Amino acid sequence: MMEGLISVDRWAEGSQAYFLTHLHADHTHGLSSTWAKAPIFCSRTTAKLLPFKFPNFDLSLLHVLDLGSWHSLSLLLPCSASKVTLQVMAIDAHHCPGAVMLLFRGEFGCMLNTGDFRWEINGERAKLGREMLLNALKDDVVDVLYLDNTYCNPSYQFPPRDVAAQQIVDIITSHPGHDIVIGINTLGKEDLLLHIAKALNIKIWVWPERLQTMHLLGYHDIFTTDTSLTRVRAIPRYSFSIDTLEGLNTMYPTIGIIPSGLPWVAKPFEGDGKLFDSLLTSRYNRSKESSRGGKQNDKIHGNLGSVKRFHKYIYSVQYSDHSSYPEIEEFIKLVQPINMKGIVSSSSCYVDPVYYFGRICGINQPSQKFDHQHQKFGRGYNGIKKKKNRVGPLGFHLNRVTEMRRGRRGVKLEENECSE
DNA sequence: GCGATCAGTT
DNA sequence: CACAACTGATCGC
Repeated sequence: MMEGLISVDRWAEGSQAYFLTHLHADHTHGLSSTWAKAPIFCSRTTAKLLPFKFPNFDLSLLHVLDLGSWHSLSLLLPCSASKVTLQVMAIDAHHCPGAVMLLFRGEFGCMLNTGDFRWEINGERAKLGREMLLNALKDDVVDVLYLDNTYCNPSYQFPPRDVAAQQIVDIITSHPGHDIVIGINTLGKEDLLLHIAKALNIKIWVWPERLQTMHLLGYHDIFTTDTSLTRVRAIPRYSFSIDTLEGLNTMYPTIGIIPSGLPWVAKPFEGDGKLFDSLLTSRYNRSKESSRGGKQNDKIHGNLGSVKRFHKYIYSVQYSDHSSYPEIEEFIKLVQPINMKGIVSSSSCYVDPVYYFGRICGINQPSQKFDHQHQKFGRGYNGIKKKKNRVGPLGFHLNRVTEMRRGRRGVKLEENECSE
């Protein structure tokens, strides 16, 4: 971020202070248990979770930034060896537990790095977030905004998370005789699971490592590793597939729900609509439809615009932990940066936020929408594909399931009957 | 054995 | 069709 001084979510040699916005894997490449380069600054929650991801981490190098307060640190200018003071504030990014935005100020000016963030516009939490940010910025002008540009394209639109969460609750209630599996990652979507647990007054199954994470986060009563206690299970995103759901359905009727910012992750399912119809008659959708004064003729793009059924057993709901396009726009209007850069560059085409939002803050538009940095990947793996022995702790309904056929890509499903 | 990087999955 | 986040293989040390 500043040559020879600080790095945010980058772990190469050469900085004097490193900052970790959150613990997702795509922000920790290069970070490991043997880290010894320099101090790392992160939120209290991230600091609490970090040793679980990186056992034996040298905690003397880990420094907590309390949300909403300025922390000063002294660094040496690489060229002149003179001391320079830097101030940093961590602000809740509402992305996953522990995720923060980082606001820096010093002689170099003022920079804001959003990390990954969701900037919701409506609701009490949004209002608090807005106040917090404005309070932090005060009269400072943000010279450079480093922006989570994941969904920085007008086509990316989705509802607030509480609406998406309720859609998921309605899918569950409209399938009273089914088990439910929800695909989640190692961190994130806790609020969604809490919403479900509270709305339905049930516990939620998670795999054992995830239960440890839940306990570290302070959730002690809602989650369980005992499948007999609930019909709703959160399973690893990576174990969630059409094959998995079809396999589960050979044993017990099971519906899969995939929360994602993208409207769908596979070809939409063209079925007879039986399950979908039952969803449409659920409480939330009925009230929505009547409030609009008529029945939607297009079920896919109507009130349930973000609920996609792309397989007879699977629903995709647009529950996103990244900001939508209109939310990014709102955020930029608030911050009014002098300049900005996208921090997401792993995608095949990098979207320059200045292209869409430059005029909002008086930055000249770049002539090109995309900055192509395609990397061509070889496709020449000719070896015999081994059947993968993937451990998929799916929390089976049945007591003894050791292996199921999964076609070409084998998935081993192991029994996981742990008690709390 | 560890970590970085690449390839591939959902 | 897309992404973020992840797992697993491979390679160099």
